[in-house]
Amino acid sequence: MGISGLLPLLKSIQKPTELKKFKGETLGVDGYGWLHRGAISCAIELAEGKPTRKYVYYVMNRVRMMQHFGVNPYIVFDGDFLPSKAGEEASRAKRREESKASGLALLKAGKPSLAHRELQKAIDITPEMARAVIEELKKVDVPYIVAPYEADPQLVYLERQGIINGILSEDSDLLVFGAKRLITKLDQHGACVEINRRDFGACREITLTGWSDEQFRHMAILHGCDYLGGIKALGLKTAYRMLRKHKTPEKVVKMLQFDGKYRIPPDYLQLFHQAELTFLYQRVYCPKAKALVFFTPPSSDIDTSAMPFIGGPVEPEMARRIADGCVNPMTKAEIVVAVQSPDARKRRASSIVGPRPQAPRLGSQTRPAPQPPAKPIDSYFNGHSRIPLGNMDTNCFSTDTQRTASLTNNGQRPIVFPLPRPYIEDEALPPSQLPRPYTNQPVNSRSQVLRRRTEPISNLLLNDGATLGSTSRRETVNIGRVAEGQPSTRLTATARPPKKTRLCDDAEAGDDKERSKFFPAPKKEAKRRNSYLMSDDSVEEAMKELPDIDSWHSAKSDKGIMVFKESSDKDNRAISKDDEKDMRNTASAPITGKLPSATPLRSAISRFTFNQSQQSSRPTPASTASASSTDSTPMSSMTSSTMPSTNRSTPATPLMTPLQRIGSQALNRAKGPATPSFTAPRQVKRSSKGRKSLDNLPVNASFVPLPPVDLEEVESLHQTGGSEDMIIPDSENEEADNDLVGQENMGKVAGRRTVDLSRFLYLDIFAQ
DNA sequence: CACTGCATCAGAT
DNA sequence: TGATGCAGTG
Repeated sequence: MGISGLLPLLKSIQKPTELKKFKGETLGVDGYGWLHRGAISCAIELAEGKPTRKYVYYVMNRVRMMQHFGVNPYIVFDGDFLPSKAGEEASRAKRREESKASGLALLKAGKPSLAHRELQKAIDITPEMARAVIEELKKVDVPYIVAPYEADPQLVYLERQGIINGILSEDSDLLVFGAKRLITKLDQHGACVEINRRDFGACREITLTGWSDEQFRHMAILHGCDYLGGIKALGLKTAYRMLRKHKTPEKVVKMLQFDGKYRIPPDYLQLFHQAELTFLYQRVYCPKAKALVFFTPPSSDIDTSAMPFIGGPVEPEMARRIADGCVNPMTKAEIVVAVQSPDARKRRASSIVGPRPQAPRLGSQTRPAPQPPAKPIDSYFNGHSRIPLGNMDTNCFSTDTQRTASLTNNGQRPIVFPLPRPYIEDEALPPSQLPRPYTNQPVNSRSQVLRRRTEPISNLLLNDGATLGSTSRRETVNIGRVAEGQPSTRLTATARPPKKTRLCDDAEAGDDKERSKFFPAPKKEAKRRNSYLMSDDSVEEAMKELPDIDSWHSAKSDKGIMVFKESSDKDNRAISKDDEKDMRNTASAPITGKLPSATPLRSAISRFTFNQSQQSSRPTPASTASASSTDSTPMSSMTSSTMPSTNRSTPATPLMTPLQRIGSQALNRAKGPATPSFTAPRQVKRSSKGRKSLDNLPVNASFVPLPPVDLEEVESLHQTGGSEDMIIPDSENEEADNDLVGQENMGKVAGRRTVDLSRFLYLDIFAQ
């Protein structure tokens, strides 16, 4: 399922958020995921063939939850198996049978716990089960589609068509299909994680700057995906590196075969192409055309008829009936709803909405009809300690008491941990205006940080970005939340940070009538507002309104910005060719190959650091940048260390695109000393405009002048295909081109409007 | 040294 | 399921 290891690889661009952030939007939902989860709760009943509808209630509960937050669900169910997957599906079915047998045996043996565990693996989501859910969806007028084949491309198709605004799924395949906005890890409280395709350039685990969807797809296939097994000992990073180096899958495969280190089937390349074609051209249902269409419109030179593996065509009439859920997408047979009057069944095709004489009966030939409860579905929520979402405490979703309390230190601390998104910045507040220290973690507690070289984002969050220097090679200047004069506070705090971060407290959401008990102090409300990211705040909107460089500066000058400067020895560190090989240093390329000249890091850094004296004066990165820039990485850090540093001005580097800059930052940081020294944050005036949940946060100077990153830029970058980290001799030219493109964009973009940057706290995600 | 892959464990569902 | 630890490998 999905691309194992892909999400961890994209950890740095996963943005913790809350469902209510998508209020008013329509999110496509992978129905299988929910069905499967619901089925787990009744795995035993399903295995025994007993009537059950628990899984329906589970799905409907999630639907209600989305609606509770004002989000419109659009459920998409899987259809028929793709020929590409037929083999695997057969083996899966076999495993399910085995699990079922052993599970039932355990059950008889009087080991229900073990049996349930085993039977979970035997769960098979059938069209009839989906149909049962569909019947409920119709009642509440929730749109849905049964995909002709896979739900993943169907969801992405809907997203491309603008029918949905994002995709809620746990399947990382969505990203390979090209999903623009993936929301995952939704929990029962509405917390979730957002992954935006446009953020890929900010990924620090690997440098995806300039990578096209095609390259990303190649990487996924090479690593191993649903349509093609992986190569032993070839993981995502290796696939990435190989593609980086050799560009095309053909060359990569050739090199792999030449290498001899990997076992490559003789027909691997052909299978690779088939897998890619499956990703591209399998069929989906177009609700507008009411017919099947290719997921990607094939160009004239594409002969889809020669691709049996993408699944065969389906007549529009049949496709529509499949999409409606009337017909089994596999057998093409009418799905019989048990105990349903023929009258009712006919109506369902034509009228999706409307009262039903009685609850539709579940079941079909394949599965015994479950005993349908005569009571309304709500009754199930009321029962066993379940409460209808609509009746639940308004705070229940937004604020997990324990989690939030610990996370926020009982409301004493802001909870937003946005990832670096250079293009969304706006303003920041001076540290002095911070209501309270951002983190509870002792500044110097590095024990846990040192444990692992690769710092999980969660740890970063826990440490509130205080992970600088967690590794010997790491030298990070983090944007710190530590305000001047407040270091002690930070040190003394003891609360242990939660694993998941929350966007904000509900009290501010506006839709809550009551203030969360965890954020009781009305008095502090105003202050808190400044330091919180409102769930209502739309990052996307902010992104759309990317500030141009000029506006940035002006805004910045007015507002307080606290920047940590790193006084490091990393300056002395020359960038070496070795970096190319270092995967962790994702952005060495720009420095070595792209930039006209590599200046010492220190000088480069200095330009990115705000000088205290310059607080009020606006730094003009754009203007200064053009002339010099080699970029390297300016970094401000969130480190907890509050050592005052020399203040420097922070001009931005204009020559690099934001994405490139990020990459280079990562590089620098990786080279940092184990114990970097930091300069003290400085504060600037704070502006009054906009919401500044994070105004108080120091801003990473390097992010300041960034132009908006958008598809346009991505596209332009794609053309060159340059990568920053592994420099390949023959690719340098291309990369240079990229830089130029980036500059152009920056210039063009400048002049728009300012965005409230303060709402986003930047983590030192590059620490690794 | 970095990557892969496996085993284990804790937390969440 | 994700995080973590460990071992094998080149």
